[in-house]
Order: sequence, then C-alpha cells, then structure tokens
Amino acid sequence: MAEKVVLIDGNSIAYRAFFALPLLNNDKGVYTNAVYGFTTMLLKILEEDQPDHLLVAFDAGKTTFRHKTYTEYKGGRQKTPSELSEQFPVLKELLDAFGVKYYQLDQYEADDIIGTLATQAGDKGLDVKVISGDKDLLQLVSDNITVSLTKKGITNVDTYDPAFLLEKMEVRPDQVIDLKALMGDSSDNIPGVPGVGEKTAVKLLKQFDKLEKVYENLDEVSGKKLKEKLESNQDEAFMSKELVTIDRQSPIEVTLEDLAFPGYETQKVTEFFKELGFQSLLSRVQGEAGNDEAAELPDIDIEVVENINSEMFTGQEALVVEMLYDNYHQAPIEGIAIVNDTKKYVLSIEDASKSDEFKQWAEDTNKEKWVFDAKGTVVALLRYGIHVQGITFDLLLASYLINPAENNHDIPAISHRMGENAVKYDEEVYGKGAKMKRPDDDDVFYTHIGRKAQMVYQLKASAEEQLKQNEQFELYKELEMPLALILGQMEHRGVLLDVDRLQGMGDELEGRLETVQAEIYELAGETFNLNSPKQLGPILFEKLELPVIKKTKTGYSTSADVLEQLEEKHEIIPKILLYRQLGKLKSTYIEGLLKVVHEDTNKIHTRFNQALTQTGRLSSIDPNLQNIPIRLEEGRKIRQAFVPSKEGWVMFASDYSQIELRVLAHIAKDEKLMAAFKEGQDIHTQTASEVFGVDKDDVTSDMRRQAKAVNFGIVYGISDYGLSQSLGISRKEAQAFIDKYFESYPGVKEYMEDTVREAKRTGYVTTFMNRRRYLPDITSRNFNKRSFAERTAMNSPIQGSAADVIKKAMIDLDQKLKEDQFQARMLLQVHDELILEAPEEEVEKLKEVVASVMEHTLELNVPLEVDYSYGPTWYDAK
DNA sequence: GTCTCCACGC
DNA sequence: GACGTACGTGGAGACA
Repeated sequence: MAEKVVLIDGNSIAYRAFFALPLLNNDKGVYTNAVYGFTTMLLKILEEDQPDHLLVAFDAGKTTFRHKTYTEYKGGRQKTPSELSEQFPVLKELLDAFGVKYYQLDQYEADDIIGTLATQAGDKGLDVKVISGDKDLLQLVSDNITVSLTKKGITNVDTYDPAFLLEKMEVRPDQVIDLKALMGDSSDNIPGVPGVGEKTAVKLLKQFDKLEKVYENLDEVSGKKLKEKLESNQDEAFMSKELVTIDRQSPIEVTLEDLAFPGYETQKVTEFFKELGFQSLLSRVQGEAGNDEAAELPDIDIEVVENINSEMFTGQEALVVEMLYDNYHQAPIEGIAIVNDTKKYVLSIEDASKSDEFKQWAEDTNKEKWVFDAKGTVVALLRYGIHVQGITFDLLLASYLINPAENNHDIPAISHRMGENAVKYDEEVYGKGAKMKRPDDDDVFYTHIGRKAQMVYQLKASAEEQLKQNEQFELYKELEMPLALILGQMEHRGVLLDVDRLQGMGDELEGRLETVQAEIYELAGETFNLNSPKQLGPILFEKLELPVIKKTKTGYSTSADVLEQLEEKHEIIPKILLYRQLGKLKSTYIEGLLKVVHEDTNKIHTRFNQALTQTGRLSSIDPNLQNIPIRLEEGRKIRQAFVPSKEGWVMFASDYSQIELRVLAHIAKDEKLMAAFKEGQDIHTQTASEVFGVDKDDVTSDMRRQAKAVNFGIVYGISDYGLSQSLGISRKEAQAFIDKYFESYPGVKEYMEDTVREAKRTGYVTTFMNRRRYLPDITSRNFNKRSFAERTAMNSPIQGSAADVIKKAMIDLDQKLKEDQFQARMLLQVHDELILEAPEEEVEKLKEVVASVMEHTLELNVPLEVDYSYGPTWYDAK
C-alpha cells in the first residue's frame, strides 16, 4: 500500500475547534478548548489513518503575497479573539509533545504549503489526505488526494474524492477555483461576480466548463442581466480566480522526508495531557498500541532455566504460560515465565513438562500462583499432564471486573492502564495477522514473557486493592475465580458430537438446498448468488418489482422481517426464507461444528469467554455453543448430535424459569410481580391481564403473546422502537404498552427511576454481587446516547444479577456433585440453563440435587423455579 | 484483512 | 424531533 501523507490546516482546525466547543479553561485558568478540540481530531487521525507522514501547516502573519494583488484580501474579518490566539503557542507545544511537525512560511498561507506538499506527494503516487474546514482546498482533490472537511463539530468530517465532490457540488476539482471566482467568498472578502451565487456559477460551469470559456462565449450566456453583470465584473472575476488559486509551487523549505511520523511517545503525550488537564484523553493514548517503540524498555535480568529445581520457588510467584494463538485447547505453549520477589525465570515447555519438580510445584495447592487467565493457563497445561493448583490471583478477571467496558484485557494493555510501561504489546513482538510469529531471537521472546510475568507479579497488589475499594473482592475471589476453574474443566472435558449423525443431516440438507435453489432460479428466471443480498436485492425489487420495504446502507434490505412481509406477494419469497434457514443450518451448524470437532475424540471444546460481556454473562466461541438452534424444529434437530460421552449416560438439562423477571421482582420489590411469582402464576398471562385490564381467564393467546414481548423488552432493555419492531406495531402503540406496563407494576417503575437516578449520581450500576457497569453516557446531552445509557442502567442489574445467580449455582453445584460423589458433570452453560451429562442411574437423584442447588443458591424474595429434563441426546433433554 | 448483511441463541 | 436502538458469535460475500 502506498504510504500515507496527512496534511492538516492548523489555523482552520483550531478555529473550528474554538467555535465548536464551549470556552473551556483548565485549572490554571488557561483557555484550552481549541487545543482540546484539535487534539481529539489529531488522535482520531492517528488512530484511523496511521499516517507515515504528517504535517500541520499554519498561516504566517498578516500579509501574504495575495495582498499585493488585492489589498482588501481577507479584509473585514473579525480579529482573532485573544482567547484563541493565546492557544496557538500551546497548540504548538502539543504538536511537539506528539512529535508532529508543523510549518509556516512568510507571505504564504497554510493552503499553499498544503497545496505544494500535496502535489509533490501526489505526483510520487503517495496517498494524501488533507484536513481542513476550508472549502477552497477542494481544488486539490485528485485520484490520490482526498480532502476532508469538518462538518458539525471537529471530528466529524466529509471526505471528498473526485466522485464525491462531483456528487456534492457538481464540479470537478479543477473547477472549484472557477466556481469561487464567479460566486466569490465573503469570508475572505473575495468579490467574485456580484449577483452570481452558487447555483448560477454551477450552471455556467456546466455549460462552459471554466471561467475563461464563460468570457470567451459571453454571447451564449442566457439572461440579459447576468450577461451585463459578468461583463462589468470581468476583472474582479479573474482577480478572484487568482486569489483563490492555491500556489502549488510555494518556496517551502520542508520536504516530504522531513514529515516522517514514526508515532508518538506515550510518555511525553501523557505528561502534556496531565499538564493541560486533559484527563478524558489520557485513556486514548495509554491504551494505544505500538507507539512507544521509541522508548526502549530497560533490560531485565532473566534466567533461562533448563534444570528446574524446587529451590527456585518461594511459594508466591507469577506464572505466565505463553501461547501465540488464543485457542488454548490447541495452541502450542511457546514458553513459561515465572517471577517472584527475587528472580525471573523462563522455561521451555519441553523442559517444564518433563520436570517432576515443576509438576510438583504446579500442582501444589499451597504454592501460590498469580496468573493472567487462570482458565487458559490451567487448560493449556492440562494438555501436558499438569494440573495447576493454587492459583490465587487472576489479572484478567480482576481487570474485567474493575471495568468490563475496557475492550482490551491483555497484560500489556492492563499494565499501561495501571500506569506501568515496562512491557511491549504482543503485536510489536510477534507481528500480526499472517505474519505473526515467535521472534527468531529467543532473547527477545523470553524477555517479553518475562516482562509479562513481572507485570502480573507487580500489579496484583493494586488490582486487589481496587477490587476491595469497589467492594468487588468477594465477587472476584468467591465467584469468578472458582468459576474459571469449573469452566476450564467443562471446556477441557468437551461435549461428544455424533459426527455421523451430523454428517447425515448435512447430506439431507444438501439435497434439499439444491432443490430449493433450483426452484428459486426458475422463479427468478436466472441464476445468481443466492447468498448475496447484494445480488438478491435487484432480483426481488427490480426484476420482480416487489415493493421495497426497507433499505440498508448499501442497497435493498432482504432480511427475514422484510421477506416475511412479502410472503404473500410472490411464491419465490417463502422459498428464499427456506433456503436461508436451511443454508444457515448447513453452513453454521453442520459444517461449522464438523470443522471444530476434535478428530481423535469427536469432542467439541468450546471456550467460554468470562471477561467479555458488559453485563456479566458468559459468551462462547470456537464454536459458539450458546446459540445452537431450538426455536424451529428443523434446527432443533441439530441437538440430536450432542450426546453423552459414555455408554449408558444421558444428557441432562436444567433451566431457570423466568429468572430475569424474578430478579426484577426481587430488586424492584414490586408487590404484584412478587405475588405473581409466589403464587406460581404464568407471568405472561398475568402481565397481559394487567396491561389489557382483563380477567386472567379472559386473556387471549394474542394478548399473552404481546405481553410476553413486553416482558421480554423489560428484561433486555429494548426501546419503544425495539418493541414496535418485535410486535409489528407503531412506536406510539409500543410506548403505550410500556406505559401501561409501568402503571401495572408501579414498583418496577419506581425501581427503574431510582436506578437511573443512582447511575447519574455514581456513574455506574451494580448487580447482586456488586458487578459494575459504568455508564458515562448517562449524562450525555445527546438524546440517543443518553436514552441508551438509561435503558442499560435499568437492564444491566437485571441481566447481570441473573448471571450472578447462575454462576453461583454452578459453583455450588460443582461442589455438591463432588461432595456427593456424583459422576455427573457439567458440560455447558447457556445463560439460564446448565447442561450436564450423567449416568442413567444418577438421574433420579440428580433431578432433586440440581434443582435444589439452583433454586437455593441465593434466596430472593420470590422463589426461583427450575425445570429439568433429560434424554439420550441434547435434543431429548427438552 | 475488514466491512456489511444476515441469522442463530438468550 | 433528534437517530439508532438488548447481548453475543459466526458465515458468506464484497472489496481492497
């Protein structure tokens, strides 16, 4: 890819920022709004464009060569307010901190500097991006020069390439100057031709192409008045053209090479931000990867150990088991780093796995191990016959609990967030994508993992301190940590897949898909790629002329809800829906699962991500076993391929009934809702009866369906819009439902209001076990952001507390199964249900044990209810 | 490789 | 009236 050059019009952006933002000042009383705005824009460019060359150009002084042509150039402009002009020196300091070059040239404007450099770089075939608020710069647009103009605010831009320019302004880049010459520009005091505005100018240019031609062919101009005006202002027009023409050969003394931008040093920028009081921007540089290469890390003293002996261990060490790939069920262990208060060791997995001393230490419950990702560490080493015990600290889980909104929870990112800089990002050491590999130099590799272990060792104290401060230590230590080990066992154990059965279903689907596909092609009158919405769209909405219901950014929407509305209109529609349904089953579930099944054991080993969701739920990847079909019979049959791993065993599934609504009843202490659960009412019927104001016996199935959707909406925190979509009603009607719901359950309403109020006060919401979710947008002036945050505030405690409940139940159940010496064991968790496998003969006792553990793991002020079932396959456990 | 669209579960 | 609307994962196509 061509190198990227970014040229910023410094004055223009500073002006924009100044006027777009309120007049902020920092604690020293210095105005910083323009600098702040400029910085947000700069950070965005660095993140998104990653320029190889970067320059900020400024205007120099009052007079320019243009004033010789026209003394009134830029006349009548308001003087730059002192609140802004005093920010320019600060802005330049900021650029110095970033290591970004800036330049100004006597008698020239920023435009000319940019024009000259852009032209040079463009000629060399580099990729150029110009950033400004000044439309004049659009004349620079070409195949490899884009110009981004600020819209509202500062970071919001329109990026013009020749096509977009033509679309927006109806001119080519070279016509921009003709356009300005004709219409003038009051802000620069450029006269143009009085009486000619944008419309007329565009019209003239369309007809005559350029200014010179307009005057050569004045006779052909339509309209007497216009002709006169053009005639009498010819000099002004040509002078205007000269004024707005950017000098692309200004005598600049900088070259492209001078503009090389290697990235900034986090340290310097951080310091400067702190000085200016830009607290909110700190996280954007600290989490930034790969920019502090310049600051070489100090060497650390690492001992590469081949002969492991028990003397090495103090009983409190950080342990890092390094793999290059994230699937720890398969990824080879590249090395092991161990750090304690005196030493740093690294070992190869070969040496470690054949060492009795290592195994002894690893499996000794009394020898503390501090790790990053207990689950991955344990599972990876299990493959080498080592069952790690004694893990007392997990940096990954700690970091996740402290703030689930951070999306990067690897050791370097956490370290940087916690103010430690002594470790590189993996990408720097390993590269990324296809080029990712272990460094050829072992020293580099061992140093890297040694540093990681060092970080784990070092950060334990402050991470635990933070958890305690947040009153989350129990959540961490008694819930998530033990759960990690249980999940690890579940993953490692795996679920047996009936591969032949799945294969058989695949073959059958294959045949049916071919048939349906042929029918669709027949009805469409042509063949096309049925999996491509882009190709399907035109067939349905142009060729077959079906009514367009919804559009997407890129074309016609062909989503299921759209197609369902067209079902009656053409017989091709139901076939497409069927094709989609079967195709999904085949590609995602049949082929997808077969792809990841372990070839020796026929088992599937998912990974539960315990440090991802914002609410505290788990997620499942590689494969995702939390979205195996159930709703439609056709898909549900996939579950027949999930079978017990032993002869004479059964699959046993147990799920909470309405756990979220029960949690809601508990938290909100709503009398009616609590009563309904205590009495064992059907909650959807109950809600329908309340919302529609009819007797429970008079609730129709349609009322119940709608009430169910409302309950669903409450649980998931959807908006009136969301509810309107799911019920196919108007937004007003949906809102009416929601209002009615709150009227019916005043306790719920009160809870919702309290929660939002509390979230506004503290900035976060919590669950039963003190899991947190921060909601910075809850005080946003932006209605959408704020509304979303408010719904999140209402919903997260419900969903998150339900997650707490089932997680705790898993710990209790694991304990109980061990205690009572069950052979039965957990395999999967799907948010509100647990799937186990068990010997047939344990089933009777299991029913009772599982249900009672799940129901009583936490006592709420409504009963928790658990349903269970079992059978020879997961399908039968329904 | 990354984005978009679509579809599956809770 | 804004403007994009519960949380996730994954497959396929399109584009670079």
